[in-house]
Amino acid sequence: MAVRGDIQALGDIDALGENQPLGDGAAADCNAGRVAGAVCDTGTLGKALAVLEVVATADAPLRFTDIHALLRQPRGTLHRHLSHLVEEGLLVQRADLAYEPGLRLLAFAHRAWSRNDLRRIARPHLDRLHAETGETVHLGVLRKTEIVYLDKVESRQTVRMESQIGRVSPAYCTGLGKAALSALSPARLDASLAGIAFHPFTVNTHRSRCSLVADLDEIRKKGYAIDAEEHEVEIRCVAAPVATGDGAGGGVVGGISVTGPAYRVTIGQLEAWSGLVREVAAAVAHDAAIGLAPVAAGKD
Amino acid sequence: MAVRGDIQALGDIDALGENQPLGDGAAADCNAGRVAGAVCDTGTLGKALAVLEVVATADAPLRFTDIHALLRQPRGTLHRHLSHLVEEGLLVQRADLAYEPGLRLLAFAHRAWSRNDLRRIARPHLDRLHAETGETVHLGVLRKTEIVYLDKVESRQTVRMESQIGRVSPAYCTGLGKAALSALSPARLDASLAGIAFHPFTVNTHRSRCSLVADLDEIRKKGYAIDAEEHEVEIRCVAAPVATGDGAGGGVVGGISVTGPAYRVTIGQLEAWSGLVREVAAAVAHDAAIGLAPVAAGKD
DNA sequence: AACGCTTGTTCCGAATATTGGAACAGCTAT
DNA sequence: ATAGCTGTTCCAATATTCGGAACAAGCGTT
Repeated sequence: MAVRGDIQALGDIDALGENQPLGDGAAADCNAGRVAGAVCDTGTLGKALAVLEVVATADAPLRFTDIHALLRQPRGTLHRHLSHLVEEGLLVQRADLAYEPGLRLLAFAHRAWSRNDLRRIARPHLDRLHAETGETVHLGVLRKTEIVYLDKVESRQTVRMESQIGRVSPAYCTGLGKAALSALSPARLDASLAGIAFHPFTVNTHRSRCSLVADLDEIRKKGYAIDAEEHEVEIRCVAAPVATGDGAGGGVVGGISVTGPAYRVTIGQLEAWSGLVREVAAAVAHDAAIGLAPVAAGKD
Repeated sequence: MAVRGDIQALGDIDALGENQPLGDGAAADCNAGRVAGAVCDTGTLGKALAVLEVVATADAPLRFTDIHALLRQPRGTLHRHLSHLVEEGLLVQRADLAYEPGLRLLAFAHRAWSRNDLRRIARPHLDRLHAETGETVHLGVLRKTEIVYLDKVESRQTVRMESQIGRVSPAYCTGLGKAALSALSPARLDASLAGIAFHPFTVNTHRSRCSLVADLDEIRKKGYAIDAEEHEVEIRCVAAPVATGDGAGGGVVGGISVTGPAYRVTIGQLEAWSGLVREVAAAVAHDAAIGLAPVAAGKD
């Protein structure tokens, strides 16, 4: 059961909107713009979360006027949203009236993180991978067009929720992200690709859908992805995908990576590790498959 | 009751509902019940968050019926709320239809945590405190009746390296919590005490508002709090409060603690550390006062 | 197989919360 | 004092939510 990325055949996926066949006729619409408008219609909740997102994404506490300028909501409405968010503890209003993220977000995340199955299952494998490579090991999960870091084993013993866990990075320019994308079914991949805005972080960053898709094809063939300073200069990594459930349907798709500074970790070294990384990723996927609810998804 | 803790400056505190004088005439209404109903009126957002809270608090993925039984919302309404939460990424619906916390919560928390001023300021002090005591050091912040752990420096990687960051514990039976409570203004303390449900975690846990208030009075006098296995058996700690802004009004109130196993850390040892803990807490508060926006809160 | 029972989803009129413009306070700098 | 800015409150029009009830599917029993 649950073979993997080749089952898009069954059900199949009309739920993902228009699923144009990709891979062959793809050369034409290389940088077909992102779907911009109307993220989703979640009523009042969505509007309130948009406010929360703005405040959380900013890198300094925002005052009312700042938020107003960014969201262009009417003042009365915005004010009510902010009040509600503050009252719920998702935001905090400081004495100088500026808003910043509230502590309740931490509490939510702690519970989300501490009993995340994939993370729990992967932990020992990450330790092993770290022991054998000596470099930093990451576990990440794909969410739309981004990779969310779920866990990390670092060279030193800094195990805390240190800067990484919960951090999000673009999928198209990170090893983890590309590995995860390569494991998606065509339909899901297409949906994800449609949302990408290619931003040139370094000289090596993919600049178009075309080059990314070509890279993904190769990654799919080889079974591992290499990030050659595509997101940050002087940082390289090798990653392999981890897919739970059937890769096509509702399963979680992520990856495992080994990261290091360019001066110490050559491309050759990464390739030497690729087999190991693939093995570990496969082991995690295996444990997840047996250790978890059998979901019994496809049955139509 | 739209207004809440943001009026420290003006009038003064009649906004906090009935503010009975506490500390002296308190002997009468010892276990005056908690204010139960009507947590707050945040409209649709509040109802949706109630759903999120239930799912996040549960220790296993919940199915529709489970949630329905816990919340007693009409099925149609609940279904819409769940759909919206899933669409927003705050919840994830697994293949077996059960709901679990979504990854977006992690992303929010990361941003809330990584640029939290108090945490950034306190970090070096925590390291120092850990270096001098050799035991686990915590930084926590009070939120209503609970302590939220903001940071931690641990002895070594013990088994439960489960990062406690983001975890919440009751304030009335932890060192950090009691220290923080002791630093509250009478009005805020009263509001917080009203929300406490005394649960006997151990034989030493405070069982009534009376004994807690008495303890808090002494803590206020001494400047530090001791948790003598009141929350978990075999765990003791000493803590000192950290209050930013003016402790009375809108400032954040938290604490710093040193924790250890009872077999290794005696009450006497904790008392020996109390001066140090107080110093470090004061240093953090000082740094927070100078290093931060001058807020210009206190004006009464 | 047919039956009852449970679970999850969809529908739609009625009730209610949200909307957003405009007026109102408080503060600062001119 | 005046003008301008910020943040807050008010209220009728409106769009959303509410929640009961009907609708599908799935599961176990007789």
